[in-house]
Amino acid sequence: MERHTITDLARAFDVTLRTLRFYEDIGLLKPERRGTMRLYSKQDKARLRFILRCKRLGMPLGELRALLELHDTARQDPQQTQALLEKLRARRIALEQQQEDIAAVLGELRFFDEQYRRPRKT
Amino acid sequence: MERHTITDLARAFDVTLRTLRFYEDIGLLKPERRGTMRLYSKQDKARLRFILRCKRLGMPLGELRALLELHDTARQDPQQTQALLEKLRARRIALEQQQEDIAAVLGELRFFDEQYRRPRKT
DNA sequence: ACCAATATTAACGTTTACGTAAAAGTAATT
DNA sequence: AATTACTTTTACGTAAACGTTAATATTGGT
Repeated sequence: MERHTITDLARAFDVTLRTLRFYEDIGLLKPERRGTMRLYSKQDKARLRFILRCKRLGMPLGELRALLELHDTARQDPQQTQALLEKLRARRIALEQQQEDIAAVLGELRFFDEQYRRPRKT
Repeated sequence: MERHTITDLARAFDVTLRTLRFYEDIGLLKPERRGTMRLYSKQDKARLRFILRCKRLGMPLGELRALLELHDTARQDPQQTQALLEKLRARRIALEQQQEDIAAVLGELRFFDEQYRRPRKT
């Protein structure tokens, strides 16, 4: 049962202390406390990994919070579960759009690249 | 040779007028002028499409501007060309990272989904 | 017991990417 | 020609996601 200090976690994920505390402020993380010190569990780590991935994909932290909160409490309420499922579907669609975007942009970059690697005599 | 007004373009790409003017302010777009009015060419359209894709992928507009500017002027200077190629490589790596992220997040979402669609009797 | 290293909260500052009037000129329509 | 619809610039406002002191505990090691 490992527990990490805030600096450990920050280093591991290459974020600042401020970021971790901020994420806690907005309800994304809820580490234990030993006295006043934060202690991050393995689950907290996994959660942070997920958060950072979503963030890299441009997902607003507010929406992410809603999603995680829903996930945390959905069992108690079938209506909430329904809401969660809809959110998941929306996210999926956005992600598929992003896959398209990536493919398209990669295509264009390749085009640029070719254009400059061997300059045309047009 | 189609030329579009700002409202046309805004509707076509589902952005606001403010956005298009803002993009011009920061040097992403440079539409022609007929008098004081902006007229967007087919190239401007393609450029905007590219811009919006990159934006959806979380690319900062400043970086995007640098990339496009480099692309616009690289022919004149082999050093600039080199710089462009490096930017492209960096972008590519970021995009590959995003592909990984998407795969991972989609995986997690699927996990959530299954978890809630048919609740376990654990 | 002491001291450096690390922890805490609180609060104001900053950047990005626009939103939102306001005031005024121009174009299109009747 | 008059009205409506669209356009322009200027400028202040805002939400998100932290950065950056500052002022104070707490801890871990000697």
